[in-house]
Amino acid sequence: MPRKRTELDRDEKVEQILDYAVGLLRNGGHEELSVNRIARDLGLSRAAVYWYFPSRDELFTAACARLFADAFSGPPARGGVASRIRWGVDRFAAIYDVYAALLERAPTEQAAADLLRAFDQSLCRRLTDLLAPHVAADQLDGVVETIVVFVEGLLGRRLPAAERNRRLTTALDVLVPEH
Amino acid sequence: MPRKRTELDRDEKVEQILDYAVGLLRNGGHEELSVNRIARDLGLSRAAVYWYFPSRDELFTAACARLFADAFSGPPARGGVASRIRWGVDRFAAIYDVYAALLERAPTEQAAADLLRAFDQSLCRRLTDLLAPHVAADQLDGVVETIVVFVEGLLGRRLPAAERNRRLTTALDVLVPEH
DNA sequence: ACCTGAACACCGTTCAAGT
DNA sequence: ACCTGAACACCGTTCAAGT
Repeated sequence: MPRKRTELDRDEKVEQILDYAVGLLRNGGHEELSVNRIARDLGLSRAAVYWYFPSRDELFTAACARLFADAFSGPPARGGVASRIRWGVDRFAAIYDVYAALLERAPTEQAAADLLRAFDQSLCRRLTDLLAPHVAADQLDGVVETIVVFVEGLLGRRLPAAERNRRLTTALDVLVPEH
Repeated sequence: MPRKRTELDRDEKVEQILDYAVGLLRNGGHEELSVNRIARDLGLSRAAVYWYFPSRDELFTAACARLFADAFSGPPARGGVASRIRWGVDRFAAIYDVYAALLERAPTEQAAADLLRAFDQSLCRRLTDLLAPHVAADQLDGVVETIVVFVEGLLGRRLPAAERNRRLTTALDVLVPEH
């Protein structure tokens, strides 16, 4: 089947570009993800990349989806509520710079907005399950929403992990008094 | 006094460049602040700008200082605690994109970090004065810190003003119960 | 269908040379 | 002291031309 064969080749090439893009994202963030750089390192002409991705922004968004999916994989932390939340925050911190770059693009790029929405919902769901036994039912949604937004603000500061955890603890003491 | 005259001329030129840079920042944010653009529009060669500012980043930080100082000028809002906080958040929202760009540079640029620190302290001081009558003294610092960080997270979402205010209200209900 | 080479319109920064 | 012109090393994107 020659048609199938071609599609497979194409998928492999897309895969190769995407994988390399994720690597660049992990190292140097959004700035380092350059079409020229990918083409050079992969032995293509710059224009060839545009055969597989219509723009740098769409390639960036696709690479973000991969990165985010990987970020929260692995076994979640054990222990109390606070230490489980800290685990999630640490994972989030590792990808925050890329997340912030995506936030910046979301107003003008639908795919970016969709990915962020899905990511946010996934965070809220996990946190809701975690906090349900410790927060009054009529306050649960508000507390979850507030914590997630607070954590994003906290990560924006790019503080050292110790100071970040101090502030997180302070906030959790106020928001979830009996945990 | 020829020496004085020269310094004045220099200050005027610095002023002119800075003013124009702030204008670019107000319109298109960090992306639009380009050395080439400034040189072209002001009738200079690109290299001439570097006689007054050592790099694009330092020019950006200097322009940010101007922008932030202007942002919270004017009479503060009247009314209850919630509506005064909303006023501040709306002002903050107007400069948030620039603020986020500065946050990104703070880890590698001292001047940016200093400006952000001063800005943050000013916000915390104002909010502390506002909340002192409504929050227990031993919780005041924690609540103020949490609200400021929450607001930064909220602005990062770049939501429409109505949705932003909804979420702010939800958070304030949790954080400042009897306001 | 897939890819190249060249072009276009941009960047920030440096530096020898001019006044 | 102040400024220019040219150069360097980058960007993202488009497109006619090749296979």
